[in-house]
Amino acid sequence: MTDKTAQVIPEACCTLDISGAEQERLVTMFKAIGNPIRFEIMKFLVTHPGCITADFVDYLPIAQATVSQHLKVLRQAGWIEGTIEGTATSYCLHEGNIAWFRQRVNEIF
Amino acid sequence: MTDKTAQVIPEACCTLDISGAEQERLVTMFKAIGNPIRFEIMKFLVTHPGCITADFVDYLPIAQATVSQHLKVLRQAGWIEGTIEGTATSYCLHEGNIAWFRQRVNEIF
DNA sequence: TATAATCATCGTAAATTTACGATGAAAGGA
DNA sequence: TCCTTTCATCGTAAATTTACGATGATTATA
Repeated sequence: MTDKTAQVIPEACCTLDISGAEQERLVTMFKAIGNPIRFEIMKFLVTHPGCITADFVDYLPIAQATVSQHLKVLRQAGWIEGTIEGTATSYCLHEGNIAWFRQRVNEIF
Repeated sequence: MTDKTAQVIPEACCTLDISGAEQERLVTMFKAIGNPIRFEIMKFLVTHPGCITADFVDYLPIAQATVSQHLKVLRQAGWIEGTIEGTATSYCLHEGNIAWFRQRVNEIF
């Protein structure tokens, strides 16, 4: 009689070198960019480096408070960096983190 | 007197070749994988190709109904494919879509 | 045919995300 | 100094996501 409780999971064909805090960081980046508005912000920033919050507000169909909230999510996920310039905040891509992200995606998939 | 309403958005430094349905598809893929459980499912599938729903249920700390729901999200986003085999459903990565995803990420960022 | 195994879907509760107006802080200009 | 611009944060309402048990469909097995 075969033991029905003995699971036979297909054996691992390889290992995957990501876990813990690094994995969390990657998932956070995926989640942050997995929103239509935030993806649009990233697109705009790629083509308009150095623009300020007000530029996004003019460009996007949502309120200033909401834009600010989305920028915060992208900042905390490590996609972008903000620099205070007078009363404005100028944004640019966080090239280091983005390079890391690209590298991880290419490694894993 | 300068016109305060004339916005001076930093000029576009380049163009970005993604929009419309293709962009939606990409954002959907980002969103799907931007969840800790679903990322874990993808990791497990990379190292255990061809495993079935029950394998994920054994591996993950969540109920079968929830696993099934997450698998559906990944399927609809195009990350994975399911094949019915008897009473089981065997899953594997959707290599074509993943290759497309990787290519787009490398192009855009 | 009856029973067991596997899985998707339904309905729903709880948690999280998204969006907004209001507010106040900080810096520049009149 | 007073006013304006710019922006982040707070509180909150609405929408969406996540998780679960229950159920039923399908296939294999005794």
